[in-house]
Amino acid sequence: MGLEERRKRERDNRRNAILKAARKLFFERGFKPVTVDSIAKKAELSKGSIYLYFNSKEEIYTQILLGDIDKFHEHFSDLLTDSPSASEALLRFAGIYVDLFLSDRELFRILMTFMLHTSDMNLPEELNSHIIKATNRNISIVEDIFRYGIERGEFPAAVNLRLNRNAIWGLLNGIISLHLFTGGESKRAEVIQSTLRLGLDIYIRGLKTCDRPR
Amino acid sequence: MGLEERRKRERDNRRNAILKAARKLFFERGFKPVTVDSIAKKAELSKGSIYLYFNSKEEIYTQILLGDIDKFHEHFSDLLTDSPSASEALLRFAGIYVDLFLSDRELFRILMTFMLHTSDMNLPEELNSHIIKATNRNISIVEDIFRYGIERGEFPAAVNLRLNRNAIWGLLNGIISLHLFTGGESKRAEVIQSTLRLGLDIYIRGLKTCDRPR
DNA sequence: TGAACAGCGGTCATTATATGACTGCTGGTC
DNA sequence: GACCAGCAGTCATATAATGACCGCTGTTCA
Repeated sequence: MGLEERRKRERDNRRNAILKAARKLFFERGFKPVTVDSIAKKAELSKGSIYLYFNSKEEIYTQILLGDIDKFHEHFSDLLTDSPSASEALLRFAGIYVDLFLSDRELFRILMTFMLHTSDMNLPEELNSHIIKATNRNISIVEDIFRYGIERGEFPAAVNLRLNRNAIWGLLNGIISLHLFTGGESKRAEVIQSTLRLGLDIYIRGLKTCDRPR
Repeated sequence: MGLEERRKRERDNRRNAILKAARKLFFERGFKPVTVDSIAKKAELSKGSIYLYFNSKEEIYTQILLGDIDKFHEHFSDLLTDSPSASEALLRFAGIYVDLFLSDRELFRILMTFMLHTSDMNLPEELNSHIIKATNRNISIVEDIFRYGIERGEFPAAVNLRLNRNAIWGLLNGIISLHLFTGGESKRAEVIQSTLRLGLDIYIRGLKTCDRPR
């Protein structure tokens, strides 16, 4: 404890207050409708002060995203060691993935939107690559599952890790997007889950019967 | 919650941090040996900032005192209604008074010192009168006890409230001072308590036999 | 179709707050 | 009584916060 520490602490606190306020607003209303003034008001600061801590509205948004992506990753840390097979791991992964997004409603929309608009919101390169890296870390969980499957002879050795990883990732997000967009609220969770289960079952069955690279 | 509120909150917090730090130091070392720099360091502020919140070292000291005096008063709120007689109330008052000071060692010394040196430490008039008033509120508890005694016929109607109040207050502080100054630590509490009990018993007996104003 | 305007992100001159080197006083030492 | 150490309190400088303002963009309406 000392003078310098106190000042750092207070800077951090203020920064966090901004993130917390912004998070709430972004999750309530999305990106565009949230004004910097409204963030400032909720954080009990002036707009000018916001810009002492962040360079742009996009950067705030992105920082929030980064935190969420990291938190996201934690949910899957024990997945491989806990699952009896790669197929099972994949199904579990999908289950958790969907639950996560259904419990934190806006998160999915936000992450997807970011994927779709990264290049628009010209962020500092540093930050941009950080996000990409964090996202890749999550995507690569799927790759790990496939690798695990190959190692234990569950999937053919010829399976292309990257391609299949991307396919599954796309499958997941595509199905979720579709059902968030269409279908009613009431049975959404079950519908998505069962759709995914079906899709994955088939995909896995297909994979197992591969004999040449794909 | 809003911007103005937040700023007030933060100002209050900082002010309290100073008081808290100063209190600890004053109670550890007394008044003189505590430098403003040491308060600043403990409060994780610069010396200059201290003077943004207080006008002098004395004022800090005094503010702490004010808080303590107020807290002090709370201990006696139910005294009269809980006691079967004025004599008993007086004895209880003395008992609590002594216990309080023995449990919070430096407080007594500090309060006494203040009484002795108020005029030296030229405080803002406002503050000074506030302290006097707070102190009087405590002293007047004794007066209340006497008044109660007269009302229920326990003491003669002719008893002079103010004079006797001051006498008792002096008796209390004098005896405590004496024993803090001389006598050993070990049996101090009992010695003080029994001395006071004796003194008060005699005083009360004397009072009851009065028949002309005194 | 283009003039007027509203609403926003971002800027910056002004204001508020914090800092610590400095000053002058005081009490102690030799 | 000359020196000095140590302190309360000051103030020029540095840091942080503020909100009026600017320019751009998308919308309304004659």
